[in-house]
Amino acid sequence: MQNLSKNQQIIFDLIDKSAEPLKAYAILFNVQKKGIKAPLQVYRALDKLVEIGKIHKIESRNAFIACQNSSCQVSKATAFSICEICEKVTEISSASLSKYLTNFRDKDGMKYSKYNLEFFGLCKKCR
Amino acid sequence: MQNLSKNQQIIFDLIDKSAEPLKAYAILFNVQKKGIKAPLQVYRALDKLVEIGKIHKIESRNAFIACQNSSCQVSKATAFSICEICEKVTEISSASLSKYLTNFRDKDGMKYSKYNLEFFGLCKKCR
DNA sequence: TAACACTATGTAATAATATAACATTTATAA
DNA sequence: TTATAAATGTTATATTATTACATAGTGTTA
Repeated sequence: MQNLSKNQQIIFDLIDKSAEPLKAYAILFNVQKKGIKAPLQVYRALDKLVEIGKIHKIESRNAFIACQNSSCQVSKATAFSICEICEKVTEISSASLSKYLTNFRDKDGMKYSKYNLEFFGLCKKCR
Repeated sequence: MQNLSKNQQIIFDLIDKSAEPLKAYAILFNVQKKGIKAPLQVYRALDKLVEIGKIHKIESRNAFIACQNSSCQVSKATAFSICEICEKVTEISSASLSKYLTNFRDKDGMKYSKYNLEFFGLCKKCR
């Protein structure tokens, strides 16, 4: 676990306290008052935060959420549930699921070093 | 199973005969000689083709491939393997995997209507 | 300390991906 | 056939992400 740089910390804090996934330009808008002016500054911090596992990208939404599991681990195995109405996203933390997927091999016996799974449905409130 | 419209057919044929996933603007470039001139024409056809399950979107790559399984089904349960070097993408067709994921319920007992899974690793050639 | 490598930052420009809005045409079905 | 839905055409614009280049900070080690 390493310390975050100034921009990384500003952007992580914003994402971490957000109730929903944040998009890059929404982040940019929010941190402009803190001196982060350009998209690239945001994307660079996001890249690093994803790399070290502090945040995850929700690929189907182009948005970022803070890791809700063991917050300092590299993200090699991620699973999320996404409500198609309210867009609430929750990180799924299921030992059996991650075990199943981590050990999954395809027909050729290929084993994977990483996966990302996104489930879609309706959350409790929206059902 | 319904017939495809003109634009849908042109774009599906292109994707179907492609060895790798195609991006929207690569598709646009390729079909301009057939009279499809604007991005929106491409995106509309792509949306429809995804909706009816003829193609899938690889979310982490913003690219589209033809369905390699039962080609006329709605895509509610998709899984892909992606080589991080050559970017080869293969649709995974595993009954046990799809059964496991289709029946997966989270801690709240929530069941999902759809999922998308992307595995990352190195393909045979690149290993 | 100086020299080096590495990481992070700042800035401008631009590329790549995707949608809004509006008008028209074609296909389908009652 | 007339109404309805689906698809098309076109322009403009919004959103997401990267290239290129210059500078500054951080940590190591000789």
